[in-house]
Amino acid sequence: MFDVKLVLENREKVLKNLSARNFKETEAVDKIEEFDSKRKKLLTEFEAAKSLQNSRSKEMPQVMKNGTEEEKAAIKNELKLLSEKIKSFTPELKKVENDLNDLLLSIPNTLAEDTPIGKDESENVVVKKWGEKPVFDFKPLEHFDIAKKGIDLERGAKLCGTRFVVYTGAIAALERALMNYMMDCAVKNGYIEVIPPVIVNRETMTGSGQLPKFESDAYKTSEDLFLIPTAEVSLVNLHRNEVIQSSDLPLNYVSYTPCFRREAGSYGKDTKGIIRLHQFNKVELVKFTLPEKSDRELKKLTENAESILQGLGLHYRVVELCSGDLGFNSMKTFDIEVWLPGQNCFREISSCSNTGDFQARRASVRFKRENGKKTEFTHILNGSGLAIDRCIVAVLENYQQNDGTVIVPEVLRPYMENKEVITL
RNA sequence: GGAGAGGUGACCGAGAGGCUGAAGGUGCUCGCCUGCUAAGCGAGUGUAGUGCUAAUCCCGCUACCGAGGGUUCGAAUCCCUCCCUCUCCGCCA
Repeated sequence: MFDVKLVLENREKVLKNLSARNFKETEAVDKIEEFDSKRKKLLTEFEAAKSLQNSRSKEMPQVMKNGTEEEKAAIKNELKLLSEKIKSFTPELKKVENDLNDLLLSIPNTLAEDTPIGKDESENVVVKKWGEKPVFDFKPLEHFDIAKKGIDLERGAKLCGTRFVVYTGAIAALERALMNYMMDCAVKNGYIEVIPPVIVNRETMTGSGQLPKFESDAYKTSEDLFLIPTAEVSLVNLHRNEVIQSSDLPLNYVSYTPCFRREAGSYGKDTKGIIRLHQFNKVELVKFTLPEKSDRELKKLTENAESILQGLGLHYRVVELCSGDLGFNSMKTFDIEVWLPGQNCFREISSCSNTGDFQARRASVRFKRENGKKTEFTHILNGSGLAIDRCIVAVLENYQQNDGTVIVPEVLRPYMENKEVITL
């Protein structure tokens, strides 16, 4: 969320940022200015009237006790009129405040100073490559052909609909192994393990930035509760409306949860296999940091996510998103893309973002320095560590053998009864 | 889900229509005092908005006693709705 002052003081910069993000409704900036000055004007009048009411009200009991009949009637009448005046302000003031708030909630984050400018994903910047493409002496298959039985999309569709899956046997075991491996890595790297609710209320969804703008992307219950699209939502809101001691920062959390996404607007995209599901599992990392440390912590977070792939021996690259491809909440994002031989392309398996104080403002997550008087907003970062289902795709496609079996990466074997190979 | 009791500052806990941003205590901070420590004495100690301002320092004003409405000239105090906590019952993994 934006600070009104920031918008008004850095008008040109904000507009530049918005256009770099392909954010069209730039008139919002003018409206913010308009609503804010209207709000201040109303507020000043309202508070002046309120102040008068308060002081006159204090005199009221004295007058009622000792005053003449005339004085009594006068003060009563005066206060009655004042009260009515004050009440007449309220709806107008509320409306302006709400309108202003809605606008502020609908504008995407600013860009980091060094975020590359670009119009869409074609202008993202590859910043790192790790490992090598595996070489096959046969034509590598896609994951859904490797594990026809274990990845049961037909039954997933039967139970719920398209883009739902049932895992069975070795694939279900692989899923569990990956989850445990990732969680153990995160805990070793100093993240606190959390099991949060996967259904959350409206405030929570607003705090992390899903609402009000992206309501149609989320599954909603009849009680106005939402299924989380990522554990980021739950973790970011862990400290909503809290003031943290600076000595407790950074706070690093990791969570393994199912994630639910309606994927509205992606019909026809990735319809085969388990690349894009309405329900998938993900290990999510979230950090609360001091503002001056968040840049470094984003690097660490990204490295933590990368280390999972390194452990699995999977070839990947790191891409920095350009302004036009950046998510609503983020000021700087590194995507990790893993190599998929079956599809013959890199696919996003993690997205690590620094949201700066954007989410912290929405959720009011603040901290106090050792001897500081003022509270400040923390910086909040998030990253997948990693998307488990896509990791299954990567393991299957990279470790497939000509005989239809798949080699189990060494780091996963302790989690899979020390099996070296799975037969599907 | 049913019955009852509650939700007040960092914490404990008063207040039951105007004198309460909130007694008292604890904690914390800064002074004083004291062989050291403890005790004691004094002062301070929330957040947000807004006005003034070079200022995120002062100072003024406004709001905030779980949340949102209502009654009233005036609400922490009365009424309504919701949320949460505790006790008992029911149900259940």
